[in-house]
Amino acid sequence: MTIAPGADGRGNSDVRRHNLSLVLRLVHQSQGVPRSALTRSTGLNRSTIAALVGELVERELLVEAEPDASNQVGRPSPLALPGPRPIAIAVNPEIDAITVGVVGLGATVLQRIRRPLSKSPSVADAVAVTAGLVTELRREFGAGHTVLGIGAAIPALVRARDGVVRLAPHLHWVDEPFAAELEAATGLPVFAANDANLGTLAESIFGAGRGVADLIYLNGGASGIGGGIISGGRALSGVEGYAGEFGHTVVATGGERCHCGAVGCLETEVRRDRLVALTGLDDVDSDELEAALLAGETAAIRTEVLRQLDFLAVALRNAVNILNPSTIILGGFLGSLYAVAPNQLDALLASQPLAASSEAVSVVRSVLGANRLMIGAAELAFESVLDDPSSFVTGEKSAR
Amino acid sequence: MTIAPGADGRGNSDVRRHNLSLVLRLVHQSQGVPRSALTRSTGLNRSTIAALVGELVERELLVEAEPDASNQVGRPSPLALPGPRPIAIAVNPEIDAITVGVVGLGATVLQRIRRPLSKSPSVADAVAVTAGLVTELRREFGAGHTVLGIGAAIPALVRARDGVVRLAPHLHWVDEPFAAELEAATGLPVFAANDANLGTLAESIFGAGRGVADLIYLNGGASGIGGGIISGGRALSGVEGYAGEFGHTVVATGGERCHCGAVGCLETEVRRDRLVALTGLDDVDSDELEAALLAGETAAIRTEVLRQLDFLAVALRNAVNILNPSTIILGGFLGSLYAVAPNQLDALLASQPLAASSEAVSVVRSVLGANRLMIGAAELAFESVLDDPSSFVTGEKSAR
DNA sequence: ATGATTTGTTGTCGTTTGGAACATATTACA
DNA sequence: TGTAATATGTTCCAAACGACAACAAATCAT
Repeated sequence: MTIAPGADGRGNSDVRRHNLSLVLRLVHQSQGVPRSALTRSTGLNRSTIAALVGELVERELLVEAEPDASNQVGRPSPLALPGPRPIAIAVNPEIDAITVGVVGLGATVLQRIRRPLSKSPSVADAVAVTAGLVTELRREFGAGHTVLGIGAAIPALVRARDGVVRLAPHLHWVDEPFAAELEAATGLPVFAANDANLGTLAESIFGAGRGVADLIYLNGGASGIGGGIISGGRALSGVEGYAGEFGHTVVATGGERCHCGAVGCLETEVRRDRLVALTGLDDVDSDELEAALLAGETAAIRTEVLRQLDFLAVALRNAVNILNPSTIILGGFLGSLYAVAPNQLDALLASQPLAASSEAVSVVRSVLGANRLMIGAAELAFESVLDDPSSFVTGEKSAR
Repeated sequence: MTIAPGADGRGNSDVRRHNLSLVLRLVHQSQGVPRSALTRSTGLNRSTIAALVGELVERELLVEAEPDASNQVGRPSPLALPGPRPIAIAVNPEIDAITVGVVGLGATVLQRIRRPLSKSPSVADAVAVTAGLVTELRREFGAGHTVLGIGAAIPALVRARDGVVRLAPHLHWVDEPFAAELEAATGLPVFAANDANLGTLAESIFGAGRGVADLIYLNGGASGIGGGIISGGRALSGVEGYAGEFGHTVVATGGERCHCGAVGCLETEVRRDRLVALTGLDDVDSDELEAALLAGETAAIRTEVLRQLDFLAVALRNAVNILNPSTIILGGFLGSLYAVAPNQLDALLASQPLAASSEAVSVVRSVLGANRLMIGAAELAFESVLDDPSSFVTGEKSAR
C-alpha cells in the first residue's frame, strides 16, 4: 500500500544531466580521451557528444587539445582533457600530523602539505590547523581555479550523511561534528568519510581496481586495519556509511582482547607493531619495514608473518564468502605481508571451502602511493559536479 | 587511457523505458496504488502518468479499477493494479521434494504444487519432474495468461550469468547446467539463483524488508544456513552471484569440521538437527520445533539455544561490521532461536565493539511464509519485463 | 445547492537526442 | 605526388518525450 520513496521519474533534462555527467566522468576517470572514444563508449551520436563536450568546455570543466599522432586512418579526434579550473581540497588528520592537499580533476595532485603535530590533535586543533592550511592554499590557487569543496579522510567511523565523526579510537574523538566545524571555519562545503573507504574509492577508480566492479580493499596502517567494498561497480556504504570495517571482524575466537573491547579482532592479531618489533628497528617507514620482512633474517619474523597471514586469510575467507569479489586489494603493511609470501596466502584462499566462490579471486597490491587518500577525499568534493556538471558556474564559487 | 565499458549514454527512448519500468515496478511492489499516488512518488506530471499507465494497461501489464471510497476531497483517482496476464513459474528443487508454483505480478501466488521424491534427485530427475509439472501448469493457466519464464531457487552456489549450479552440497550437484537443461526441456527462459538470495529478494520487496535499503537476511534450514544482502536498495550479487554465503563464515576458530572441509563454519555450529535431537521429537516441522524450543522444557535445550545464539551473534557481528545494515532479518529456525531469547541476541549485538555501527541495527523475523521462495524466484522471471515493459507483447510469448 | 479541492484529459510547446548530408583531416597506395 | 578510402567533426532537420496550461469532472464541506 505504501510506496517506496526516492523512485524518481525522469524527464528530458535528466537525460541531459546524465549524459553530461557520464562524459565528464569518463574524461575524469580516464584522465583524457579522444572525443571519438566517447562516442563509442557511450553509444551516443557524434553530434550529441559534440554538444555535450561543447557545453563542458564552455563551463571550463573540460578542455580540448590537439589530437596526438595516432597513425590511424581518418580525421583525427581532439583529446578531451579534464579542465584545470575545478579543484578540491583534501584533508587527512592523523595522530601525529595533518595532511592537506589540492587535487584537480583526473586525480592530479597539485600540492600536498604535511604539517607534523607534537601531540594527537583535538577536533578544534585539527579544524584550526586545517583551516589555516586551506587559507594558504586558496591564496596560492585562488587565480584560475575554483574550489569545489573539502574532502576529509578520517581514521574513524564517520557518518556519511553529515560528516559527524562517531568514533575515532586513535584520535580519541567521539561524536564530533568535524565536517560542520570545518565548514564553519572555511566557508567551504566539507564532506567527510572513513579513510580506508576513500582509499578504496581511489584504488577502484584510479588504481589497482580500475575497471573492476566487485572488489574489496584492506589496508594495514600503524593504527589498525581498515577497508572498503566496491560491489556491482558501486561503493558500498551501508545505512550510515560505516561499511567496510574488516578490522573488527572476528578471526580468532579465543584470541586477544582488542582495544575495542571485543576478542579476536583481525586488527589485534594482524598488527604492524609486532612486525616492527621483531625487526629490531625503531620507527620504520613502510619501505624499510617491507625490506626487513623480505630479508626475513630471523625465524621469528618468518613465523610471525605466516601467523598473521593465517589470520588475514580467515578474514578474507569470510569476506569472499559474503561478498564474492573478483579482486582483493591489499594496502599498507598487508601488501608487504603478501609480498613476503604470496603463495602462502593464495594457497590459503584457494584451499577454501565453496571453492567456486573463491576460485576466481585474485589478490593484488595497491598501486596508489602516498596520494591515495588525497585522491579519494577529493572525489567526495568532486561528486556533486560529476553528478550534475551544469551546476558548475564558473566564477561563482571561485576563490575568495 | 582505457574507458570503462558499460557506461551507457541515454537517449529519449530510455526515458520512456525508465518511466514505464518505474510505474510498473511501483504497482507491482505495492500491489495496487491510486494513480495520483504514482504522480506524487515519481514526481512526473499527471498527464505523463496517464500516458504511461495507459500504455501499460494497453499491454495488459496493468488494469485500472474503481477508486476505493477514500473520504478525500477532490476527484477520486482510479486504482492501478497488477494485470493478471503476465505470470511466472517458480521452481524449488530440494532433497526430498520439488515445488513448482505459478506467480502473478504483485507477488500473488496462484498455485503451488509440491511433488515429494523418494530419493535425492539428480539434475536429470529434477529437470524431468519440473518440466512435467510445468506442462501441467501451462495447460491449466494457458488461457488468459502469458508465461514470462521460469525462476529457480536452488540450495546451491549458482552462477548468475548462466544459471549453472556450481555446487549443491546436499543435492550433490556439481557444475550442472540446470537452467540450460530446463530451458531445453520446457522452451521457456529459465533463470536460476541461490535460494536464500531469492528469499532475501522476496523479503526485501514484499516482506519484513519492505522499504529498507540496507539489510541482511539469514535463513536457517535443515540443510544449512544461507543468506543474502540488500545494500543501497540493491541486491548484492558479487561477480558470479555467490554473495551472501554467511553459512560458511568462520565463527569458531577451534570448532568442528564442516562438511565443506573448513573448520568453524556458522552452519556447523548453528544447526537445526541439534535442536531437533534435544527436543526428542522426530522429523518435526518448523512450527513444532519452535513450539518445543519456546516450551524450553530441559536445561539442555536452553543451553544449546544460547550456545547457538552466541555463534550466530559472532557471524552477525562480522556482517554488521562489514555491511552496516539497518535491519537483520532471520528466517527458518534462526527466527525460532531468536524468538526463544530475543533479548539475548539483541544484547550480544548491542554490546559489540564499534557500537556506532551496530546501534541502529534492528533484528526482525521474516514474515513471508512458505511462498517466500516462489515469490523470489518469480521475481527473476519478471525482471526483464519490469525493466522494459514495452518488450511485453501480449499473445506473442503466450502459452503453448 | 454551491464552492473548494483534487484529479483526469486534451492540446501545445520546449528540450534533447538521432540521423542524414556534407566537410575535413588523416592514411594507404599507385 | 595525387587520388581513393576512411574516420570523424559539423550542420540542419525530424522524432520522441515530458512539461505545462487550460479545462472538465468528481468528490467533500458548508
